[in-house]
Amino acid sequence: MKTYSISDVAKELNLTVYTLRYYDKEGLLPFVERTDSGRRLFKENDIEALKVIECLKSTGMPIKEIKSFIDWCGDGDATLQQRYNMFIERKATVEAQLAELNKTMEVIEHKCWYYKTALEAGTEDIHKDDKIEV
Amino acid sequence: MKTYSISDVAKELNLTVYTLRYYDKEGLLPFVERTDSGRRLFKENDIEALKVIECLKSTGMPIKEIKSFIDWCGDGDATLQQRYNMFIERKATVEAQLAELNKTMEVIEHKCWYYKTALEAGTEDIHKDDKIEV
DNA sequence: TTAATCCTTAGAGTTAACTCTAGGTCAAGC
DNA sequence: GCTTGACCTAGAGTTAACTCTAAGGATTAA
Repeated sequence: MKTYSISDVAKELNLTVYTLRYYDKEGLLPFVERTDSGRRLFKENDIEALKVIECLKSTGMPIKEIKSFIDWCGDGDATLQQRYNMFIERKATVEAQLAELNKTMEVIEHKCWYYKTALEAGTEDIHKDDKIEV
Repeated sequence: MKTYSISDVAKELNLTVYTLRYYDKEGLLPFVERTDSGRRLFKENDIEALKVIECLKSTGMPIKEIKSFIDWCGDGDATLQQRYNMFIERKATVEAQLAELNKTMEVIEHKCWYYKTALEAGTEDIHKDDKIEV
């Protein structure tokens, strides 16, 4: 079975070796094995797990909570319900983030228009009577 | 013209008074006036400006960069191009964030399905041959 | 008029997530 | 066999964005 060094994995996932060691220190990578001399040996599956960790991180989940999930994974079928609940919760979080980001996009697009027209007019004064300005 | 105290504004925008004073200290609120005794006096327009600041913050823009924008606003029409460029850049950033968040959502939804079916089966083993697991 | 409540500043403390350094071990290439 | 570079740990340092404390002045309500 193919294995990867810590710097291989760092390159593959666009992380630093520091970050990977930090994750390990925080208990996110209990499944990563070691060589006899103590070097980390990543397997394909470990990289997939790290992708899930990165996915959870991108939802804004703090590392301590991700650790709970990783711990549950090690506990087997008894924790299936917790893990399911966690992903349902994450789904709601991401839905809220998408809604918020879409609202943000609307404001940004309004501002693009605001400055485009101001630029064409040579002055911001053309928006003097608008509702929103800065 | 109606004015607001710092705690009025904090309530309205779901921020703390600490945060508002911190923004002021960082130079984000040069337009906020003071009473004779030195208390901050927010106007309707200042609250609108703070909403734009919150919008920029929600795109991940650091406070120092938001300060540049606020400074440009104080410099008048000479900086219209910079401000326009900034919002075009922000738009691209948010588009990328939306794309990433949608990808994240796909993974989360897959995991919801993964654990829903595992839960129904009583064991994770039914996914033994899947491509992605943790 | 006096107590409670709000405001002020300066500056210290907190937190998360890295990021790096020091000092050492190990492995691969010449 | 020796050098170079990758790896290891422990622990210190960094950064952004707050968050709070202390000490004191102003405003409001009874």
